[in-house]
Amino acid sequence: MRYSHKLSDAVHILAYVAIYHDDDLSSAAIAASIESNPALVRRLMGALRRAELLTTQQGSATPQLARPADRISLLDVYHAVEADTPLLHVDDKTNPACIVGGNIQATLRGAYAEVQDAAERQMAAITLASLIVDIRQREQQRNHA
Amino acid sequence: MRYSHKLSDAVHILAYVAIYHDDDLSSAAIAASIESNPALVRRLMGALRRAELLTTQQGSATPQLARPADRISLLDVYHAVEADTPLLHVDDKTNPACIVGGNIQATLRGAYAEVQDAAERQMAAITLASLIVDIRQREQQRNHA
DNA sequence: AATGGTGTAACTTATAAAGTAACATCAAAT
DNA sequence: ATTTGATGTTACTTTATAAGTTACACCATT
Repeated sequence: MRYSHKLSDAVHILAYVAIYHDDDLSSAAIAASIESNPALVRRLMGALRRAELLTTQQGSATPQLARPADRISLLDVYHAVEADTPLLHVDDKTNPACIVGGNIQATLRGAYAEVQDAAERQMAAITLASLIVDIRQREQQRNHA
Repeated sequence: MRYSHKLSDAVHILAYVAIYHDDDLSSAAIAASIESNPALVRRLMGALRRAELLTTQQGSATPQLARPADRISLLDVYHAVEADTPLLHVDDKTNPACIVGGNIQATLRGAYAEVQDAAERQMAAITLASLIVDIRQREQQRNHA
């Protein structure tokens, strides 16, 4: 498969909405910033809306963050767009007639769950607000140079 | 793409070598346990050998762990087989002529590095030895029922 | 030398992500 | 009320990566 950019693009959308709240927030405008296409943006916005991170309105391009950026975590966004795709994947096609093949799936599910939990705890500690601060700081530095 | 099972299959190989050390350790035998094919097993064993986790010999099927299982971590295996594939992927095709598109790549690289570090710390805390203990315990329970 | 496995490369297939197109639906403007 | 323009969603196509397959030189043991 290709590497998924759903999380990156979803964060991009939220940051774009937060920063450009007074400008054109159409899916086409956001797609131009992502260098992607409007349908992808609308699909991701749909997932963000269902996760209650973003409010949108059909017909008019006026999406808004559903709550302040300091109360939206990277984990919230991850759950919104990658809920059913864990970071590590168990091979579920092993031979049950073998000590290893018959048990390693459950063993790895446990181990991977610990890794996933650690990653998600870190994601929970990163807010959209902090990401936006970082984006703005980098923009300052770009304009300085 | 398809979901990568490299890490799972590499752990499978190491556990198989550790548990079945007196039996047939040919790539074909291990492939049968993974329900995969010998070439995949040999490719993964090559990566494990290059990472100095496994010793193999051409011509004879006698691979061995390069060091005790309690000194091989899940992180070691991850680095061996997925070194160049981080858990989260930045979209590197965003529009630089935009505050968000021009800076979000660097911002997300930083955030994702923190997530990766948290995940890797947890992987480092999980040893092959503990996974093998878990596999054996589950086998006991299977035989009990 | 013969046998049988490894190590590795080239090619094919499968599958998930992203791109594309189409269109009903809704909101705003006139 | 009708027109306009964007959304929400689906279906289909394209692309990229993992896994499967094949082939064969190489090595070790017999």
